[in-house]
Amino acid sequence: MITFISYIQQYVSISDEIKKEISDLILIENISKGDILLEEGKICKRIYFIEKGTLRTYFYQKGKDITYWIYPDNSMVTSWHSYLSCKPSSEYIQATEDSIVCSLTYTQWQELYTKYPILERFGRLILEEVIALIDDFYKGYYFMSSKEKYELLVSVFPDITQRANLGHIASMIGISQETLSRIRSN
Amino acid sequence: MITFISYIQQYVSISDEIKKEISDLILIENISKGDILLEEGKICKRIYFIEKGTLRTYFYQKGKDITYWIYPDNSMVTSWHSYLSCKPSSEYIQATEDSIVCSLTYTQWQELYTKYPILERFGRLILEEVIALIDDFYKGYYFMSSKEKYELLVSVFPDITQRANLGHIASMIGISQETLSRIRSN
DNA sequence: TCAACTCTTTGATCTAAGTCAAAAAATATA
DNA sequence: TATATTTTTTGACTTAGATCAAAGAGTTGA
Repeated sequence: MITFISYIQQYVSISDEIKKEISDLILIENISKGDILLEEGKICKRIYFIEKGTLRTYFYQKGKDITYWIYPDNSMVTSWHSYLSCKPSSEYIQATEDSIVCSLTYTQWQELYTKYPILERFGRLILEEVIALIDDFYKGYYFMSSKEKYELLVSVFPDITQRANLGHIASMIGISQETLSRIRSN
Repeated sequence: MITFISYIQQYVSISDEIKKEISDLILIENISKGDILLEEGKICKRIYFIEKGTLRTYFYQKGKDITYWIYPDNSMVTSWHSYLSCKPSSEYIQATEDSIVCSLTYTQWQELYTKYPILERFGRLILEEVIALIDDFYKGYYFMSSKEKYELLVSVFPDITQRANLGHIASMIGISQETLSRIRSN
């Protein structure tokens, strides 16, 4: 299990003073499978680091539960639009396994960025990584068959099948669960 | 027309020293409609700010020209995955109108970030904006009809129809140009 | 260990949107 | 102004994948 402090150190090297300050501010939560960290309509004030477990973001569209993305341990999760704009979220964040998550608020981060420019660099690097991943993943996505989309997902996220159920995976790549079931049994 | 310096100042306030340094480093190019700024297979070393005109990113998939996104003036463009990882790009960047673009290289930005933390903040803010936009735009995209996708695009990019042709717009939202033509004439 | 759920598979049918092809309109070129 | 080239529209046909429905597996908990 990687702690949030050591995760930061994979990107930038930070002083003991910074480590202490982050440790003092950080909120560590043990949550159970099914627990909701963020509800639709609420402002997402926090960005979460998953030390253990899995989270998913999802929303309701035309009455259906649609998984937006699934996040394994050792990754950061928030409702980006809500977190960055301080507007109500249109999505939920839920634990899909018993999990341990660490978080800081948007406000705390702004203060840390100003006080320690090295953390601003960490922030930039994390965002760069997210964008590079999105940019790469979705290239040509529209014109792939359902099978190609599924194979792409499995290639970037090999243990997805152990961590999420059929319905979640299907909606995450934009296909019906019946189609995904047929792809698997091909 | 907004210059790149004044664009930066919309996000952070910068000293005359920084302005001078950026002005000295910046490459300003006048390019014609159809000109290619980046080719597939080349490493994208620059990030472009469009002072005037329009650029599009595109790639070939199964022999077809697919527009990834279209960028109007006053926005920043790069092939994110290639630029950030220094790996060959899988896409092209092309001017779709006569344009004026300013750019700095990845290496120049790294030096500027280290020398002036305020620019690192600018970098972070730009990336946050990109992510918030992507996050908001694509929510529920998979389960929209072609008409809904087109209406969403027009709502965030009202003058798209004046700046790009039918085929570019259709592939940008993942539909065939015949379908888009039918939507318009509904 | 047997109900009561929940999740996954399978089959039959339907439909939105893709493909192919050709005409029409718009734009550029000479 | 006629001609070539590109872009858009329209029509006929096809198809991948959605939807609906029901059966089968797998889990959970009293």
